[in-house]
Amino acid sequence: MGAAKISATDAALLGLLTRGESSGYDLQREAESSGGLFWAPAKSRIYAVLPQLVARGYATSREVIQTGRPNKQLYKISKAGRAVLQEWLEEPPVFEPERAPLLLKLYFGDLLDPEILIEHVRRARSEAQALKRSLETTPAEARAESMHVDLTVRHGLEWARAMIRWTSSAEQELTARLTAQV
Amino acid sequence: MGAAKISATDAALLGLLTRGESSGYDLQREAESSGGLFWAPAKSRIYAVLPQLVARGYATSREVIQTGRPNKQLYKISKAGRAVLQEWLEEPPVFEPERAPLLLKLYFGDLLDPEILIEHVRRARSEAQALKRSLETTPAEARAESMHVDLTVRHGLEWARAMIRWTSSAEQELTARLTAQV
DNA sequence: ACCACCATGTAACAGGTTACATGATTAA
DNA sequence: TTAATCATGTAACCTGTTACATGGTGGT
Repeated sequence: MGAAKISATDAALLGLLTRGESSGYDLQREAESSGGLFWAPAKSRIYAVLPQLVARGYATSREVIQTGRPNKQLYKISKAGRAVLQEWLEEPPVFEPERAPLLLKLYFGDLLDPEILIEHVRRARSEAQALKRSLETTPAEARAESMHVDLTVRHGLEWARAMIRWTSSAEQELTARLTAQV
Repeated sequence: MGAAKISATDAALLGLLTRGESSGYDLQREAESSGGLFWAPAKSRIYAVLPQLVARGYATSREVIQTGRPNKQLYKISKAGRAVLQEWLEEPPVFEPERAPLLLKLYFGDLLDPEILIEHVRRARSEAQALKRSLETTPAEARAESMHVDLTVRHGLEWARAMIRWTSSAEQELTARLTAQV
């Protein structure tokens, strides 16, 4: 007992299901609405996983017949589902440093036209700034409501700020070298 | 022309191959030695990808017969390989915010014993600190040698610092709420 | 006697993506 | 009339992991 393993996606779905019966459609919207901040699977994946959860006994489903719109499957977490989710939550999370394509491009920067590299870095900065802005302007209510949500938002902010700092200094250095060489 | 696509792993291998003919074994060691900082595939993946690169015309291979140790395949990047790598490097990298399991566990924090959650956060901080230390103490020569390597190292540092800041404040808040409720 | 290094690979599995297919209802 | 919302799924593909298999050489 206790050896049952679930994936992060399984856990995310089960986690959302603790808040009530939902359809795959609902779950996908919830995932997106959180800005896909820490979880964002393709919808086909959601529709693939849900029946698996049922097959493994972690959820039950019932069909709701609707008129005027497509029928839907509603999923409900089971006791076994809660138990296995609990186990997953208690497992120490794996820590690993970022592995972004930008870093790879930078690492092989000697092979690349410096101006293009600078473009890449600039773009990353502007995207980080956009993320920061969107996190800053999002619902103060939602953040006040739950400390946990607030902490995840602040993680995003901290990360965005770090990216902004780093991209700024990287851009400076790259342009400095560029103009020095001309 | 120009529509050929390669993956990040393909690009990483081709990138290393621009530095000279290497075996899969060599390439794996190089990947590991960079601390797996921005790229770290399983060795089975490397051995799977290399023949694919040859099949697609991006590299050539020759067998080196050795006595006293296993024979090896040496791979060499081709002109087509250089071209396709170039294209990949020039493509603007996809930007996406971190998607770490820790965030998911935090987000569903209401379902979890607060003390376990604090343990998770603490562990993340100590791992970030370890990363920071290892980046700070690693080769000053290697960093001086290449600005690009230096920039990737500094990215790691910036990221580690952000994680440390965030985990520290998260831990404080979580413990504060914990003691307040007792 | 044992372990690390050299060197390549196979097999089984897990987890994920994009594109395609369907089709009624409702708001702009 | 055009697009978004509701709602589910299949097919083809890609990327990646862990565990297993083999076997000589050289150092402690």
